[in-house]
Amino acid sequence: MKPEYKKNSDKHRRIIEAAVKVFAKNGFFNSKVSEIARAANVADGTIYLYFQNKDDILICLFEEEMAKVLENMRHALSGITDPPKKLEHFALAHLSLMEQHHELAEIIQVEIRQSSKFMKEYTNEQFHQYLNIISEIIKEGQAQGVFRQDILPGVAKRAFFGALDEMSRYWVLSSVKKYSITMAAKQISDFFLKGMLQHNSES
Amino acid sequence: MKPEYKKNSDKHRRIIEAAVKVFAKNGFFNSKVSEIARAANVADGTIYLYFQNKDDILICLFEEEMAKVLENMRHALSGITDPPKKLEHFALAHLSLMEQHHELAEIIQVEIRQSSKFMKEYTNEQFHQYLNIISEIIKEGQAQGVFRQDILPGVAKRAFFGALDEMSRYWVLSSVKKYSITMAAKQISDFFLKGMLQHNSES
Amino acid sequence: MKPEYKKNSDKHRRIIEAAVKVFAKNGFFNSKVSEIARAANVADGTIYLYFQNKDDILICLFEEEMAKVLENMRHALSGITDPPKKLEHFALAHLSLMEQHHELAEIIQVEIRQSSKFMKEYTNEQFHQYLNIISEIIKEGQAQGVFRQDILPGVAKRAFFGALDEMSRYWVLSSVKKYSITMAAKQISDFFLKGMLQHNSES
Amino acid sequence: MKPEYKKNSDKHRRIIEAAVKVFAKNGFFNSKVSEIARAANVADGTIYLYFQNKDDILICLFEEEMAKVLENMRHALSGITDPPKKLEHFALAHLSLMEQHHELAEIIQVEIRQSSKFMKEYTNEQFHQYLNIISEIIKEGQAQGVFRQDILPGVAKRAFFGALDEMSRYWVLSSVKKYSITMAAKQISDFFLKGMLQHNSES
DNA sequence: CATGAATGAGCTTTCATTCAT
DNA sequence: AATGAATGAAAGCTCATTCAT
Repeated sequence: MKPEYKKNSDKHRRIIEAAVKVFAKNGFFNSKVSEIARAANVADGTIYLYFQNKDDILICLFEEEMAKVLENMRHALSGITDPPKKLEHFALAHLSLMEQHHELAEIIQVEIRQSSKFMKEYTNEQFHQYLNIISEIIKEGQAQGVFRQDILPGVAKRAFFGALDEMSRYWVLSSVKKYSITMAAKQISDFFLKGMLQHNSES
Repeated sequence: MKPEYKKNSDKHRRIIEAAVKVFAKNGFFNSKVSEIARAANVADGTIYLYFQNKDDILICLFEEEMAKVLENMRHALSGITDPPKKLEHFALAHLSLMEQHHELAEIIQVEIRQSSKFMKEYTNEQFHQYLNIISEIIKEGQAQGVFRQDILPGVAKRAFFGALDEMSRYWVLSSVKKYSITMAAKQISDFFLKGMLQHNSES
Repeated sequence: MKPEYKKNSDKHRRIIEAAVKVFAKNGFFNSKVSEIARAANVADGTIYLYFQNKDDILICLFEEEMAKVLENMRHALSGITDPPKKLEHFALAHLSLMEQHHELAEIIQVEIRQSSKFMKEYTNEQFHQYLNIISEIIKEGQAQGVFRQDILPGVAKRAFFGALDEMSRYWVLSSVKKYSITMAAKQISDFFLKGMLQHNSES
Repeated sequence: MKPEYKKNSDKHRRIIEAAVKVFAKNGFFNSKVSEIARAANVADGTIYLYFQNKDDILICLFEEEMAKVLENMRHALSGITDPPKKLEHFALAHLSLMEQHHELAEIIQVEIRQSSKFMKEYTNEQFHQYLNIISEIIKEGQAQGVFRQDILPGVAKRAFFGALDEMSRYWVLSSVKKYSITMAAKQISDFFLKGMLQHNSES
């Protein structure tokens, strides 16, 4: 069994951070392990003291970064009790995060969903939990009677996440921001809360 | 200049179809040209009579298949005039298509957005037009006064497509279908039309 | 009535002529058979009706062109009886020919001597005869008593040819002609006739 | 930027030496990198730690070996002051070297002048210097009044080198030595010094 | 723990040659 | 005779991974 070394080691951290940059720039398959090593200021062989192989770098990267994203989101929503407000805040927090950490965003957008290795064989627990924050909000709202009972939380969570995700992909890939983060977040949460039909907007 | 041969050649078709299967199974980077050749029942070298290189196979594949998807969608919506109905039909048609052509769906989901080659450098005209079908519906609805005027069609088209896309990714990757296509399509278009709030039409 | 022009000799010649151009431009190994075919305005497959393979094109090219060179040289020397004058004329004729047919010159310079295929296994009869024109002149001169008896014609023919050959290589490769053909020919034949020492012609 | 490693590394040397053998045997284009690797007792990939590509092997080989040849020749002529004697010694030293290092000779004969890569695009500094040893001798002789003033050193250097080169090609390619090195060297330098005319040999 | 030179399997692509038309 | 689409072997080069130091 591999010694596994200390995850909190300086080198481990540096390699992950280097990998985020390198994968975001070139994509997973076009990135060379030696390039990550150089960016992390370690020897090629050192990578293999901390990670099993190249795939493992991506998996660890994803899990560790997603854990942060998850924690970040939970913290961002912690003070809010109203489910619709929560949803609105989720949208804002998600898009803000994707904007701030655009390299990570690009990897999540592009690399993670890329290979059957990572989305089929590899069960994506962190991502699952992230999506479930949304469905929990919806269930909560249904319990409180503010959301319609016929909504399937399992469908809604994906639809809502997908809407945000596609919007941030647009930002990640186009680099020109036609719409502000706050406006986009407001629009998207509005779609899901009030819909787009005219009479819905009457107050 | 490469002779380009006849695009309607039997071989061109066979190679594209083989590539759809092979790319869907292994992903672009894990697919070998020789594997596509074998699947297409042609020699390795024959591939290069019809395509410039491996990348070119993916680009052609995407353009040709997207053209079909686009045409298919336009045809599916041709009889419908009511914008909300159109949106509902778009959802259904999109999810149905993704289900029927799950290999193509997987490639669109996973490969196309994967590489800088295909989403950054390569301007994705067909995909753009596909998204614009949605924004056109919304603009039409706004003109008719059925959709709220404050909706940004450029945001809404992405949000709506993203919602559908994430849903179909779930199907593509999980293979277990918890929800029916029709139900999911209905739910998603409902979110966007009526929102999720309980008493939307009430003030 | 059929045109009845010699089809095969026409094509054969066109292919040889095309090959001269193509080999001179790219070198033998960097030349593609299809490029020769295109230059000769025939189909790829047609080449193989007239030549066994790519090597055979070079061999035939060399033999046919060398036959012409040989004939040309014999004709150029036909009117001259004085061996020293013959040598001088050989130099001039050789360099003139190389200048006029620089593509052929380049092939002789560069390709022919290039592969063991062509200079080891392949006995180069035409080239041999060409060299022997020189040794015959020398023997003739020795018989007439104008050339020193201690000269080995077998060494002298190579030395003389090599001197001319290196000079024409310089022209073939540099394209800037610092010295005129006639001056170079005069100098080189002078070296071999009178030597370079100061008072050679004094007795 | 490639690390370039230490040129004095054992491997660099071994690869060059292996390449000399392999290129001499098969010619550059018919030699496989893997064959060189095998001959050098290194892995295929190791070649690319020391050389950029196959072409680079030939270029480095030529530069390093020519540097040695150059040094060798300068050393051989160092003790001699009389220009005619120098020329005679040049001939002897050149032919001796070509005989001793016949594999290198074969490459210089055959490969170097073969490709536009090496004689057109690639300026051949070492070779130039080698030729200029000859022209320097001639200029020296002219300054001392022992060589005729009308001799163009730029023509003479090529003529003299060409004469020697053609002679050594004969040896390299034929493997049967009809004439001894010393006799050939003496003959060739005699041609250039005293010429071939009868009265020239009178002293 | 760290290194980085060495490895070699494996890939894309080319192109001389063939053969059905 | 002529064609040129198809073939498939072959080779240069890359790069994840290892292991002696």
